[in-house]
Amino acid sequence: MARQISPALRPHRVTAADVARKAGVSRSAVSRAFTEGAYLDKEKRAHILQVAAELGYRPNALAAGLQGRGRSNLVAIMTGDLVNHYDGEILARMIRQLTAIGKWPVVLSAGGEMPEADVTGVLGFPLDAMILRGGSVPDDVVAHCAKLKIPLIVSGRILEGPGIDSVCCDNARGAAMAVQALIAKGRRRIAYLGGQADLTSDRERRKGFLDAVRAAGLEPAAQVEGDYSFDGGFAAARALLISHPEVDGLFCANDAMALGAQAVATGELGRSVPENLSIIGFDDIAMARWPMIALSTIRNDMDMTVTQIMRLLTARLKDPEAPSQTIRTAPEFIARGTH
Amino acid sequence: MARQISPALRPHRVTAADVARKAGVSRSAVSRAFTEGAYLDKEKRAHILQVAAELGYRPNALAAGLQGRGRSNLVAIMTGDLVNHYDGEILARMIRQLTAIGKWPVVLSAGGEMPEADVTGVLGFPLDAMILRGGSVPDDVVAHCAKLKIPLIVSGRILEGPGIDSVCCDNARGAAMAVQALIAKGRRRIAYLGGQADLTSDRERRKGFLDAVRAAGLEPAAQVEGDYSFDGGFAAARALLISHPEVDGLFCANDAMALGAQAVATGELGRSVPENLSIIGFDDIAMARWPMIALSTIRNDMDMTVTQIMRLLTARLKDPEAPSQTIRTAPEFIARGTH
DNA sequence: AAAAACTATGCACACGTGTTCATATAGGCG
DNA sequence: CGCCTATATGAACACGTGTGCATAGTTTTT
Repeated sequence: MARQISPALRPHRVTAADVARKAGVSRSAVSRAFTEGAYLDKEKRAHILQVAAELGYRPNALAAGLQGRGRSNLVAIMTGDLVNHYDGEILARMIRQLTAIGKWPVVLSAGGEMPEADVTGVLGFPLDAMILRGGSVPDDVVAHCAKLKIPLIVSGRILEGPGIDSVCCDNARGAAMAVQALIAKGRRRIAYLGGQADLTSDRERRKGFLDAVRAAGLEPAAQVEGDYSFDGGFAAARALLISHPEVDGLFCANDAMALGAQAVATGELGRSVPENLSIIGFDDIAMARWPMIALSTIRNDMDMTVTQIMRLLTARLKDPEAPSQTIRTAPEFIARGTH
Repeated sequence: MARQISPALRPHRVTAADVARKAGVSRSAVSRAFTEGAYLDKEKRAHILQVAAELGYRPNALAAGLQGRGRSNLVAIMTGDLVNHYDGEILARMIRQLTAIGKWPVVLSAGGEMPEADVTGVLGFPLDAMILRGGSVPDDVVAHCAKLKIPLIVSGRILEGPGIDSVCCDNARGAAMAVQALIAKGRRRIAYLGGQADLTSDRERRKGFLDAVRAAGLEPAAQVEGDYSFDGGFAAARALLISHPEVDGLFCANDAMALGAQAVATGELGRSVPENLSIIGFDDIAMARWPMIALSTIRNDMDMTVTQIMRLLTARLKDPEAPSQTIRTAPEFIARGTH
């Protein structure tokens, strides 16, 4: 009559006590059997592990994360829209690297219509860290992380603050590389097709573009704001090339927009690339090297970026009080067929 | 002298007891303040919530999930390679839907070289459910879920068993639609470019292809096995079109391979699409409708699929003992420019 | 007015683990 | 033998929460 509360509904996940009972040992011994380097008789450990396997037992990660050194092994990743291929490809790499070191990624998408209250709810978990990938970072998330002392790794922009580390491409230099490549091809009427103007990445790439153009003794032929998507690039490039038909070189702030620009230019507008118009993108997504696409672009190295993110993450976990670090990764010009 | 164990290292996340102390109430009251519909004086609740906000308190989800009705609000998603755009786009939708109902997605990638031990480790968490998206499903994961009574939602293939629900496109019918569209265009030498032959999706699409071809009184001109990737489709189509140059219609088991096939056919092999060769894909990824691509394909409706996954998930959580369900979603032929 | 129903609140327990503490046993060395 | 150290092991505690239970106060019904 002790525990009558619906024993059927509660599946009763196998617990360490169950294993201890069946193996004829104390519960402590079971816990030690799963703890590397704990004092425990060799044969006893083997026996316990075998019984555990039979029963299908594994330590409850919730209970384990609740106490001890406060390590839940959960890492939240807030990423942009995955239809943006760059974010998707980099996310895949992060997931792989995180699971490899025993961390479990809780993935949230910041893009689209997502009420802020929902997304901060993940902070109910005592996260080991949070990774902000991509442009728009909700301010309240940053504030909450600071208050809860949750380490923050930011990629795609630079963020200042204690316990915050950043890794970001040298956007200005990448943009300058693109401008120089266009000029080397004889282009003189060069335009900029940007992303959302409130994003750091767009601001830096725009500034790098302008500085490089003027350093060459030219003036930018035009500037337009897009939204980093194929459709947005399509529409913005259409408007730009109609109002400024003299443009002969187009630097796009990411590859998706570059592809949209190429589509509308070679299609509806009857331009030919690269004879008539040079296009250079940014990021070097997997698609850019497909033969039918062959997009000239600035590589924003994904492997390098993820490697640096992981390096910053492990360092931060080892010493939460260490000073903040900011890493700038080097861009690289990839010459293909559109410039 | 009571708790001298490095108070600096332990950040001491704000706890309900802290809030209770500062607000001058019992700890139970704090817990009730965050519990909808619990008996608690209205003003008292408001006061507690304000103090909690000042201190930056939020209930620890680990402790909450540990007891009570065993709901951790964690849902694991095992997905294929995200470079496969279909998986990426559907993942984005699932993340959005899950967070909307208060579930947190732990995302794992089954593709690539991932030691199995690592990936089953997520079962250490008492997951509310696990979603298997895409083809290859590690057998041991299924076995562990069954033993731990973790509900399983499978998409992209059908899986039988108690507590397992499936949602999958009617692959055979989709393949038949493609064949009929090719025949309607006058194609008679039709070939199949498949995915990995051990995947259910490939087997069903292949069978649907063969049945439809033979129902039309024809014989398949060729069959090749690819790997559902652009590069794989590129290589396989190259070999196929060289050894069988008479092929005039090509049905590809997914869009990525169709694009690879189109690239090699119109490029290196000098074929023209669709004049000389018709190509039809499967899935209808976002890229397929880009003007420069305009891929004719069989739509494997993503919104419908995710809607059904969520429906099955919520139903299963409501009644874990309910009989298994299997949903077949309807394919749809999308006529564009490659057939 | 009595009974019944509802609201409010604190105490204590349970969730399942890792780990400290105390104690016991075995082994090496003078 | 006596001492010290290394190994082995169980009891007890702490992690932070939700909730059942008991009690007390308040309103509604009979």
